Amino acid sequence: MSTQIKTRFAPSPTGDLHIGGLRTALFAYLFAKKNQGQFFLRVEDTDQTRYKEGSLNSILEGLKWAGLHYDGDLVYQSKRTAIYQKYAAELVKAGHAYHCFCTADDLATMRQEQTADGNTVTRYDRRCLNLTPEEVKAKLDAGTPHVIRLKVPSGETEFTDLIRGKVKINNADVDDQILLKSDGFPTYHLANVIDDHDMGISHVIRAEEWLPSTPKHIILYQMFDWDIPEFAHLSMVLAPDRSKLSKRHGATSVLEFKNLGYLPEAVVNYIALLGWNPGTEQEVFSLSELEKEFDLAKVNKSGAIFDIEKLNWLNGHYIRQKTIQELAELCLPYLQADENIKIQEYKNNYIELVVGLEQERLKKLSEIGERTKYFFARPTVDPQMMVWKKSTPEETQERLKFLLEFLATVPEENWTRNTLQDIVIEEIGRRGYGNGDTLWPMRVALSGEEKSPSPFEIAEVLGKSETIERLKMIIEKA
RNA sequence: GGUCCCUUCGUCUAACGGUUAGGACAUCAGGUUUUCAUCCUGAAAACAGGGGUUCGAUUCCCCUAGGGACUACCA
Repeated sequence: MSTQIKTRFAPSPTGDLHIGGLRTALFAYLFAKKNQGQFFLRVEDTDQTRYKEGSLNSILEGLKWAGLHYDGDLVYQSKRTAIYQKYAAELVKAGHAYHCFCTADDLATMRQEQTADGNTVTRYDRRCLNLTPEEVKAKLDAGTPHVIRLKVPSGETEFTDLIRGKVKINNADVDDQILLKSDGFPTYHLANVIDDHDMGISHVIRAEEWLPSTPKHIILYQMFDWDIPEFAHLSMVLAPDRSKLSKRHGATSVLEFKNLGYLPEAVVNYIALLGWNPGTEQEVFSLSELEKEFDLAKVNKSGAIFDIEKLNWLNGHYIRQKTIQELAELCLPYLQADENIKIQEYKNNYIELVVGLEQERLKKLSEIGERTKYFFARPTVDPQMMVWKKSTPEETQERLKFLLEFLATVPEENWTRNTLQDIVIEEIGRRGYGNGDTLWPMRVALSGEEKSPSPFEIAEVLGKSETIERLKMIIEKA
């Protein structure tokens, strides 16, 4: 019998979709796709107090942006409370769980007493397990606030994690976990097991933080007499100092990366490589290639540091793969957002030419405005900067005058980067000038920048009249 | 503190007991070039430490050290 592979991503709506969360989702998604399975999305919103407005939207948008489409309908745990309560009652009836009437204060003093003698292990002492059925009934009838706790059996729990191998935990180290809170909502542990079972999840792929509580889940599966899914616990994504990746290390939210001008291809490719190794020397993978190549067995056990440099490299790579039209479209929002650029005054065709000049330089789309501003407004040019390192101000003036005169004679039909380059360099040679002492000033005069595309590329995009005009202004000013 | 997990260049990683320990990013040096970038070539850079097992350990076992997760009526 072969069962279909089903995985899920189960975030709680308590904040933006984090880069680590996206990686968890990606691996669950890839594993499903690789095995012709299904990938589901479930919202773990059982804690109303931690709900954060907008976070669900961030999660959905982030996944969509990355191209991780989920199958079926979105499952909300908050809409399934009655189901959890039913199952919890079943467990109580079967003697696998029990009512606990301890208050937060009770638990606090209990823990205090437990640690008073230097012992540092706190565990629920099962005092409510000693209540007689009559006492329990009386308290329930009186409406005493209560929770339902898992009665962890003795023995040990062993399972084989698909990434880490055999993990064995002594049940004595497992606390009698609260399954149903006094507000009637389930805790993660109960809801998670019930939902994974109901959804037919075959492989639970989740973050490392769940590894220690997996025995609780396995115990629950056993108590319900349900098939136990496979587990795979992913290591964490770390900051450069090996601490938990957080705000102070820069962008962490997926949509933040989007806004910074990272392409989804690059982010997906990069985080796939964080912990997973393809087994070949290939580094660049599209999502569909990943869907074919992904292998859980080749996921690393140790935490991986998030290295923005390699992401930048991949992002630059993917930017260079785009057609000019695609890139211009991607850059447009950044140009529109730039208050110094009145982008609506320019034609698409011009924007494409401008963007095209930066294609091989761009690491992030967000750099486009700063890099191309001189195409949208005449630059202020530092006369010092115009002087080539092996040249002089006088020579520079002379070269600029030459360029002005010479370029004015170039017919419009020859005004292309290649032709301009050919004829200008030829003329430079004929006159015994140097390329550097002529072309450097030309480039700086047109761009105002120390670094930029070549003067011929700039001249072509600017057009003949604007090029001539800029040169003229520079010369007159000197 | 307890339980569990982890440990190869700065970073991500390869190596199914025998390799000059490989690749990529970053770094550095060259080449191309008017600058930057792209591209090409090259260099430097790692088996956490200690015990075993073995003819032989990066690889298997144990210990130590270091890092991490968990230890909530949060997920």
